[in-house]
Amino acid sequence: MIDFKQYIKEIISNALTELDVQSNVVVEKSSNPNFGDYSTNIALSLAKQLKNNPLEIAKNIGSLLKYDSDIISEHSISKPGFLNFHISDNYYQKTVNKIISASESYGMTTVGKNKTANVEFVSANPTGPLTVGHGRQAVLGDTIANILEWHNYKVTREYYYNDAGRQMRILGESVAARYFNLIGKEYKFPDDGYKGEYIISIANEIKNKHGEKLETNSTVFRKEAEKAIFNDIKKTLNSIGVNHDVFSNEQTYYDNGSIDTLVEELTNKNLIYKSDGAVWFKATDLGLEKDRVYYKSSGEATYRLPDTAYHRHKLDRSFDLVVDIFGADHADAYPDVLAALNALDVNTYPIKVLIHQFVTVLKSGEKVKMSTRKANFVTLDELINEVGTDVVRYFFIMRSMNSHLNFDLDLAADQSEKNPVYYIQYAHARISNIINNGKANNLSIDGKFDTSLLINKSEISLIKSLNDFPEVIVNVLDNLEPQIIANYLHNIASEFHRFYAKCRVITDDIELTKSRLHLIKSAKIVLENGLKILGIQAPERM
RNA sequence: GCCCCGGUAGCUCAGCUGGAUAGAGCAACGGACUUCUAAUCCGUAGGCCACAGGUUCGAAUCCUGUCCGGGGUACCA
Repeated sequence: MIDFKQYIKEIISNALTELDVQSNVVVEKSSNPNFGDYSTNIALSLAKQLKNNPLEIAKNIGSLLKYDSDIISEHSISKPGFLNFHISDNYYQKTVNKIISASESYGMTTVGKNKTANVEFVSANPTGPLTVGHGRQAVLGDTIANILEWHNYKVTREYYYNDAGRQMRILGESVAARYFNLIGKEYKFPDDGYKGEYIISIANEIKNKHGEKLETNSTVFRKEAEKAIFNDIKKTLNSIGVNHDVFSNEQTYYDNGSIDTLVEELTNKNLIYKSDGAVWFKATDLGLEKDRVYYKSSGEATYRLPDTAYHRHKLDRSFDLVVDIFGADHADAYPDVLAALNALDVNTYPIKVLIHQFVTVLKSGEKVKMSTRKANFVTLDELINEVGTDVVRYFFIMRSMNSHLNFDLDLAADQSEKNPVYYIQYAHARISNIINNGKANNLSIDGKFDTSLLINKSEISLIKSLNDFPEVIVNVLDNLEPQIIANYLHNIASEFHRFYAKCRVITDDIELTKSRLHLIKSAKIVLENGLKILGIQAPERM
């Protein structure tokens, strides 16, 4: 099977050579089937250079084109000066064979062969249950990891959390307050403490486990809270198919001295100074807008410092690709991290930072302000219980991460039955059912079949879309925008459903039946492969 | 003030590196089940692609400015 774009580029280049013209040829898929399958604007872009009417130029190039008529059935010229190419149906039909023989590896590449990648995502501090907002990042990160794996990367899914800072201290104090409250002693609940019910249950567990003798300065509160909350987080993630390979925490980098080393080396580079009782990183010297605090006047570090040490270590682990997925609230920090590392001659080239915008949850038409501290958030668990994991995953992946996402809970529950994800899954289930019916009639899909019988418009159209899959997957690797896959699969499902309405698969015409069984089998493969990347089930029945 | 993301159909959003009549789902209206699952299909209606300039043969897409929403902005993460 050849690359049509490449092929067309070549035949045009050959024609241009005959005209003694040099130019970069761009070939793209035609948006409208009336203009063939592929088109090029070459005549338009040459108009100025050749001082000639684009239509004339297109005619000249067209008359010099030499191509294999088995591949390209015809070419045409249209309005402003486009050259259009029609791929022969016959050649397209071979795609069915190609897909079936590649099967579950159809669309895979070896781009990442012998390469390693690290994807850091979720990274919520264990101060409370995961929220709907974390859900977006969890699904996004996991899907991107899947995409990398599809291209043969060896992927590490990593979760990094801050366990040494203020947040965790307040968490400990919140639990302690609830604990002493339970045993009837005085302890002031912190002003900005965590108010969720789960804090009380943790305090209760501590009371059951440790009795009533704990001192106010005990580290048990913080540790038990972290443990309990992390258990829940992992459980939640697992329920939507997200499993991390590595959990890293900032404490490690205090303990092993790498934070001190980092500050020392930056000091040697004259990038550290003291002011107002705080320790500053001189980011302005490295071309950034503002200097940043590393150690607050309280002596506590801000999260930038351990983050930098952590990233240095991550790069030391020599991944070929390091993907960081952050929410928009973290967008400000990574330039400082990169700048500091670059200043120390660390190569930060493997790092790709993906920033996703927030999720606004709407409940009965009202915006729900999310704060773990104030405990007015909607948990990811609640959402999963409401609509199920497939819908959750699809919902979060179908939109571009650059778009602020409005998530209407009532609508999600209402629409769950007519959710687009079911539309795709239904296509798969329908196919499975037909194939099973075929088997029941002794019609297997192992034998020979005649692709040239697939001539209905809906058949050709479906095949063309199936043929795009590898290109889509490569495209997604380049720009790491998973919503493209979701949209593509929706389109495949749509093509299939239309075909289903137009053409009956199992009929008295044995040869046609065999051909169509193969066609739907190839559609099934593409749906399965695509859904697998998205981490969504491909059900046999619905 | 400055920085980042967005502003596309009533609602939620697609629209790949600028391309030829701007798309989907939901909501509305009208059709199609004695036939492989109607969780489907077909059709109708709905848009000054925030606004104003600019670049280009050609702009939702690129540039500039304005307005609106979200996030950040020297010691929260």
